[in-house]
Amino acid sequence: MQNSEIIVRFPPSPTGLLHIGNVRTALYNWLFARQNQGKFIIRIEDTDKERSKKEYEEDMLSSLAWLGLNFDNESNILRQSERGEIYKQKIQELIQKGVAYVSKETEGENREVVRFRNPGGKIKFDDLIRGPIEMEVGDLKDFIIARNINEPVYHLAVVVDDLESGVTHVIRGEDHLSNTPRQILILEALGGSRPIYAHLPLILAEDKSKLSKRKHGEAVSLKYYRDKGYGPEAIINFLAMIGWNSGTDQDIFSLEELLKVFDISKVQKKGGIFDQKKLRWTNKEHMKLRLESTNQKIEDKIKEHFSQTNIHPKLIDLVFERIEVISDIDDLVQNGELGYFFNKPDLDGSKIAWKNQSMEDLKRIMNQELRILENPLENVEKVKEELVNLAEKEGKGEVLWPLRYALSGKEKSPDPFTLIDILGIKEGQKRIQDAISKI
RNA sequence: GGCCCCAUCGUCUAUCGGUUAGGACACCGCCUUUUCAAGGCGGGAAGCGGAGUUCGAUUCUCCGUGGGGUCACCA
Repeated sequence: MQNSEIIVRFPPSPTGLLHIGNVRTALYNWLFARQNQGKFIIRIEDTDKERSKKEYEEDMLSSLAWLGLNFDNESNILRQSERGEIYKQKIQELIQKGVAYVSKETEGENREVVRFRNPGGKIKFDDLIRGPIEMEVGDLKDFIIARNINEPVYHLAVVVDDLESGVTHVIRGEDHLSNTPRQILILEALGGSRPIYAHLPLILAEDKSKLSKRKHGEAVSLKYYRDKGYGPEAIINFLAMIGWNSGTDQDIFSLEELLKVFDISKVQKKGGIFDQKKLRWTNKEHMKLRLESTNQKIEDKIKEHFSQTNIHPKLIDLVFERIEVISDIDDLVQNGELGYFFNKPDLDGSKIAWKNQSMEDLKRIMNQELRILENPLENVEKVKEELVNLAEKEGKGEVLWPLRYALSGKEKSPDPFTLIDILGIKEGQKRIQDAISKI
């Protein structure tokens, strides 16, 4: 065995926010590199001057950091826009060798592009995931490798960079499969030897087509999920499981665990649909694993909506139970499912009574409840005990529904004891009195 | 349309020729419960079709069908 270091790369193009599919590509590359004590390098493919933007590059870099996918060329991030001289040299080299030529374009503007002389025939290569692949190269014609002598096109730049970085494994999306033959052609013309290719199945939208911003909107960028409060561990876990599995029944993995069990040869060939529900579930599972930080996030989120200095821990527990993603709290607030903890609810007098409960009965019971709350001990446990006693005597629905409604003003809410606990006995009294006045 | 890739529950998947085809998400039901949520228990749900190979095919081969990707001076 030769002692050659494994080098993989992640080459995003900063023409948009980091795509969720590219996150998985980065993850698989990262896992593969780390498993083999190899290098994971990043390269910014910004040869398209019009569409490339610095802010997107920053999004790429900060996203990788957020995900915990560290790369090894921190101090030496390749930007294709800064490598014009090298490409120019290589273009000239190819022209000198006679494998490429300057071509005067007759259509449109009178410009000179550089074309690669197509040798025809077939290109064969072994894909780590797909096995042997054979493609006819002739119908590519003499494809363009540079817009002009100074401006390379994607294929040329990729090959030159991969060669220079000593990339040993090209792990990328299946959409690049058909690019491979021409890249091999350029590569070999430049005297380089082929890396090992691994083409990952695509991540699909629900309509089974490639996830694209144009077609599927904002929900294709990592930022969208990050902004909603999904955790990096959950996103990584979920993405890892599209197109790969450990062969066991385990569904929840940390990055460290993935590092142990990931196996690129077990990656599927079939594209996988991005199932948001499964992502939500995965996120909740990871929230459970990191209770402390989750609780902190819940608290912060509640404070965004309600300017409170103290949030009762039981309220945090209760919210935790009801959400799978932090942004679900926004929906809870939107639906008025939290507001009554901070503001007196508007009671509808007709909704206080339980089923066929008579008004007299209701009034009598609520007055008893009020008396219990007025218990001089003001001990929540004691209050609960007496309310339970009352409920057993008078009927659970008859006692607990009006109480709960009085406290929350909602037909659906947590149980009244939890409510009293969070609201406090004093506030409970006020709300019961309020309810009685509306009967 | 050319070239290429792919094909097990709705979704992600296990199965390395012999299984009651397993798990998870989702869904449905029941229990618990004043309601909601959570939780517990349970249920329905799959090998695209046709030829082969074989004692035996979900599994191997071929054809068909279906889906997808790609055909830029974008990456």
